[in-house]
Amino acid sequence: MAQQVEAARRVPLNRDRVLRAAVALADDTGIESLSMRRLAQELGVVPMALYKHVANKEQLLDGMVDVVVAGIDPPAGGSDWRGTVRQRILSARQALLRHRWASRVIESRSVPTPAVLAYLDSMIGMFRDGGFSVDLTHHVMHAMGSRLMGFTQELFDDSGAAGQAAPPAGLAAAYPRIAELAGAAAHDRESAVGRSCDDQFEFEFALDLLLDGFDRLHRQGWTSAPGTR
Amino acid sequence: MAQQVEAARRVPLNRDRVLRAAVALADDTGIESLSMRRLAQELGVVPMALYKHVANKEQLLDGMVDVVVAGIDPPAGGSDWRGTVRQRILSARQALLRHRWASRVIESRSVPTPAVLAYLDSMIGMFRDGGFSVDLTHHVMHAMGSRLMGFTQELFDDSGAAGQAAPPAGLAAAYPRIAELAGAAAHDRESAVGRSCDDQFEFEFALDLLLDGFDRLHRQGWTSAPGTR
DNA sequence: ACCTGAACACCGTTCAAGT
DNA sequence: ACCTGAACACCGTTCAAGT
Repeated sequence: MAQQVEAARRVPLNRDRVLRAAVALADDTGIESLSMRRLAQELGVVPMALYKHVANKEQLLDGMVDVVVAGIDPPAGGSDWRGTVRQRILSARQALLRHRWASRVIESRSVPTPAVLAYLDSMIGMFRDGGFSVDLTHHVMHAMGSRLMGFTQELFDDSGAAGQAAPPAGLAAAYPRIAELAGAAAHDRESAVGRSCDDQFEFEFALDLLLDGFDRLHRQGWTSAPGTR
Repeated sequence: MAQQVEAARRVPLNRDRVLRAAVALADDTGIESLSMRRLAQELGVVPMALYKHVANKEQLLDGMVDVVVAGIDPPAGGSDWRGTVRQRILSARQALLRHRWASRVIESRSVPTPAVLAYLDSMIGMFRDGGFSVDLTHHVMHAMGSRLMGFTQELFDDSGAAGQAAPPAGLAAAYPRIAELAGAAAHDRESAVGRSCDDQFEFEFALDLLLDGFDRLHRQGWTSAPGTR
């Protein structure tokens, strides 16, 4: 480790090394403790040296987003739109899971980065190549980016110690419906240690539900019928 | 305004006034410029005075989330699950739109606040009362909280000056599919000034697609079939 | 010309000294 | 007992002084 730092000090700094170090630091210690000063220290460099390679912290975050998005697998040139889209989305999910801070940072950016635009562009292409109209593709893209509730995500992921499934008694009394769900979810899981929901399953459940909907609308020749809006 | 501050100074501080002022400040100046010190100043109070009412900034943010969630309309005791859910989700969307920082703050919280839990609990209740199994309800809740792509949201919302629709020429060349979509979206809009997408329409499009899917699964008596996973 | 230490204008929070 | 100023350990970034 100290050896690594030594080696790092010899290599001249460049934008790429700065970004990779920032991503690694955010992965290890959380995005909220990523500071220009700590990052510089990690690189064995004076804080001001970073400003040679990124204009400011905002641009550093933009660059970090691009590093993450670059980690998404390229589109597999499959035949059917559905399989291609599905595989790409699942790959993007993997990339975002590797960097838990990423989705929040992406959301905080005011303008999308080039890598994000390229990703969206290629995703649009998959639907268009599958015969989707511009109109339907447009709404489909919005649907995939929207979240109907601002929460839920990791609700039952009690990431505490060796997880026994039972929720605290107080909680069960105050929120009986949640307790019922959490209890059931914990029950029908064989290896109910640690986390009680299979997040991958939940994600694919939502994904397939939407893809089903897209497919149906596409086959019906759906239009948003501009006149009526 | 100065008058308001004067009046505020007379009234003794309490948790509720602190939270409301914090929400207003975040609404006005953005969440990233909300600091304990600025908030104290806004309230005509020394920074340390705030710590009588919130343990720290994290707890302040929790409290702010609860204020926002409290602004969601109570469930309308309608007959059908679909209408009730739909209306509640749309009301929640309105609450989150009134406070643009809210969804990001909610996402950053490590444990959900009581108000969020109560909201989720009541939402679960709507599906259960509509005859949904615990199993299906569980997955439905996850589906409503998930986002398939980490972005898209306000992509084409060029919040620049009096919006002419044409995207920058460079962008069109680099991301032709995006340009195509953006152009089409701008075209079929009568009042194409300012924003080119009707966000409310997009949201309801995604919402109805998912509700359709839920309805279908429910009617089919869908189960997650634990044995096969 | 490049690099960098000190400085500026901020943070959240602790703590001891004042009333 | 309550309140609060000063202080501590941080920030991001500017800028002038050093090489």
